Amino acid sequence: MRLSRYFLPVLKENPAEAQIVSHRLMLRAGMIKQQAAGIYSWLPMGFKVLRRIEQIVHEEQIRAGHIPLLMPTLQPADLWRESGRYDDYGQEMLRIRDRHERDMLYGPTNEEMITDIFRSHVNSYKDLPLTLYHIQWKFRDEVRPRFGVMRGREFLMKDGYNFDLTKEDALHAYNRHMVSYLRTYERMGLTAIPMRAASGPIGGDNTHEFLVLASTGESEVFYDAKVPELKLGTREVDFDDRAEVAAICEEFTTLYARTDETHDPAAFDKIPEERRMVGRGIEVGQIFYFGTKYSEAMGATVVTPEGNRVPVEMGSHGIGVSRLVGALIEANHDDKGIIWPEGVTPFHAGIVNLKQGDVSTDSACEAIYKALKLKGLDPLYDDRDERAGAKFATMDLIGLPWRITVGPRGLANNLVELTSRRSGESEEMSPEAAVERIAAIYVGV
RNA sequence: CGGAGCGUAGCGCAGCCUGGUAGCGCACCUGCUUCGGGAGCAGGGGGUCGGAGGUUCGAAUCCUCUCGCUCCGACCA
Repeated sequence: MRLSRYFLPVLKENPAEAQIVSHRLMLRAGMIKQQAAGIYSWLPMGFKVLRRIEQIVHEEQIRAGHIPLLMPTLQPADLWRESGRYDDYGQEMLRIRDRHERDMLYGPTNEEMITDIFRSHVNSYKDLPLTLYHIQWKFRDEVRPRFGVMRGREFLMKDGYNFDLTKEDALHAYNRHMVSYLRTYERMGLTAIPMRAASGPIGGDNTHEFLVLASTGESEVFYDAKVPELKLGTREVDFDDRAEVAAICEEFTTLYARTDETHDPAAFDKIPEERRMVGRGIEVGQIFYFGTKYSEAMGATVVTPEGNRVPVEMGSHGIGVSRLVGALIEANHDDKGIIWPEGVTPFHAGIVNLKQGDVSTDSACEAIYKALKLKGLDPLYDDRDERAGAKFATMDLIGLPWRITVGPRGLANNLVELTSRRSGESEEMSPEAAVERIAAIYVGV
């Protein structure tokens, strides 16, 4: 993309309403525009990041054997009356009446609807196990939306639902989700720690939250210093292998890691003192096993091999997709702006033309731009007629991980500069070498 | 929902207390100069001061109501 033709309304000054760094930087980098309390438009660059995150979530869900579909944002109230949650959910549920005076609601989650889909089409144990998920906008009418997209009222969430014959099968689904989530967050460059959680209105006793460590997090967290060092890495996982999947879960949940809701000081004190960490975290996902809570209430049953009809065992699992954009920035920024991890960056590299209009720098930039595109990469070429300082400031603000700086001085010796946004370190090399280097960085990302 | 605060140009703000023709910086447009870390000079455009009502000769300013937003607390992906 050529910046002169893009829509990137960056702000030089800090918007007054933004208190935390991710919100401030998202507004300054032209990623979002607030439309009402807790409701945002996603401007082109914000939208790109959102889509990248969404894509990673999809890929990892599909890798784990889960099946995507799409349910609507608006739901009929009757489904929720069946489960009993129409009355339980309270003011957080946005209720709407249509022209025929039918009660509707903007879905805060989809347990009822997915259960309805399931019961309409599945009758036999032979169709199990089944895990369906979607990535869809949700609305929860928070009393006090804040922190930008991290706690909006409208938010994009991946929510998945597993249907199994036995509790044992359902717990395998639970474990599968835990492992797939670990990989999902790692691919985004995040360290998200699974922590035993309290269950809340979704119900169920088996539940973990995934927390990204950040000083601005809403939850207080207590953990063993060894926990953030755990990495799934690139190991191949057979998601059908129960023992293997369970072993990974054990690896990641044995060491102490709890939120304030489930904190157990006695257990915490057993950790060697130098490893006892107290901090704050941002919740970016949660998994639940809740058994037959919804299937019983809504008649989602299957016939067993023995010919009995039993309610299916279920669980649900969520990843806050739009929240992750904020969480990523909270975890990756400095005083100049955002620092995107390669896995989610809106553009793979930025090209800064220091002397727009100069024949040699213009054509060198064009050549680099085209070469990167030929490599299948998505560069952002700052071809505006701006001074160097302004271009650098914009690049630093929007946080592309790699920058190629092209100026007449270096070009005289066939050199451009490749700069890492994270380390700030620069290296001079030929334009061709810079392209090759960037292409190599993104192999496998 | 309890407490606090803010709405004046696209953004950041002053003006309000003590009523008298709406201002500054950034951004935007034009020209000249500049050109490796948010340039300089000159000129220019843009605001029914969130909305409604009231007091007054006169309201951004005082009063009443209302809408919106933010922050702190109790609740949540």
